[in-house]
Amino acid sequence: MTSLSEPAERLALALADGGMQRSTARVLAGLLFTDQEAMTAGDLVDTLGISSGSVSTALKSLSTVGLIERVPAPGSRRDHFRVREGAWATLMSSQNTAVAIMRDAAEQGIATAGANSPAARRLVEMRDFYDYLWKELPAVIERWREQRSGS
Amino acid sequence: MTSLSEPAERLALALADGGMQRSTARVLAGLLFTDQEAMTAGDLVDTLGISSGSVSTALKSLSTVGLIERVPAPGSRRDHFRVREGAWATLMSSQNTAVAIMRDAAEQGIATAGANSPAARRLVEMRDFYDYLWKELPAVIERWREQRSGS
DNA sequence: TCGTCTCTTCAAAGATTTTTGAAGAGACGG
DNA sequence: CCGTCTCTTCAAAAATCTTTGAAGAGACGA
Repeated sequence: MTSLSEPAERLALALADGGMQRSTARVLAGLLFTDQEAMTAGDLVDTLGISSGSVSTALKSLSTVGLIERVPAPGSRRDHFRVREGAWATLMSSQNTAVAIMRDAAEQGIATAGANSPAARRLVEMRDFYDYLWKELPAVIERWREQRSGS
Repeated sequence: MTSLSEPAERLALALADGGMQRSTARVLAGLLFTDQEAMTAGDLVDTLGISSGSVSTALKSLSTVGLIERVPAPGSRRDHFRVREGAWATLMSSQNTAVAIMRDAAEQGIATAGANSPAARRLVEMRDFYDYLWKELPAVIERWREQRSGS
């Protein structure tokens, strides 16, 4: 049983702070920092020292959000996984949902608050900000993708 | 004891999903959606139905990160609080710290990984992405501030 | 200075989330 | 089809995080 490097554990902590489950974050960090091309669930159990159940749950959730992918492994019964290209842009994009929720909450508050009330003033500022982000963030990521493929 | 509106509670949930403590999120939502100019700790206890201890902790942490401010209230012993102008931009900016942590974790991983190893390739992509965000996000917020003051 | 009102702190209780481990489903080669 | 190996699921246990409530510190007016 090997174990995760210091920077890998630190990354996992940061991801967990951002709301990702701890085991899920450690699995992602494990897949990122390994020197193998891909890892199996068993590899991860050994590396991380967690149960196979946790690894299974983590792999499923990372696959669902598109951060990792199952990789063909001819001649092996076990599934091999690796971090997908562009995973970080994907992770960032998923934040857009949060932005939309904020904007919509503000929008609905405005509908309820009396015009010119203090609440309305605050909520309009909030709505405008998140509406701005809602338009800008995808553009930021798009520029990244262009820059990356262009160079 | 009044209670928080539906959109306010939804907003609190969204903030909690993003990592903010639940009571803290509800306090912020309360301050945002109230029709008063400012609220006291007692107001919040009544509105939210939580203990004074929780309110105190929440107010302190929101003040620390710059989302709310204490407001002068002549003739009252109680402290009055309100959401600060530009709070949302502040909240967004604090995400920059998370971006830096990600970039640095990648950087350190690169230093450890063998050149041309699979790990190094993945980590360089990650480092470049977060380095890009590290530069771009402050610019996005700056453009918002300009646009807002300019109109 | 005293009395009162408000705010803060923190240990214990409570709630929630996460992990485990074992049972069983699934898949594949023989 | 059978046996084996792997993966998934889920209830119970463990760990963690949050809230409470009460004690006490602080501040202010009289």
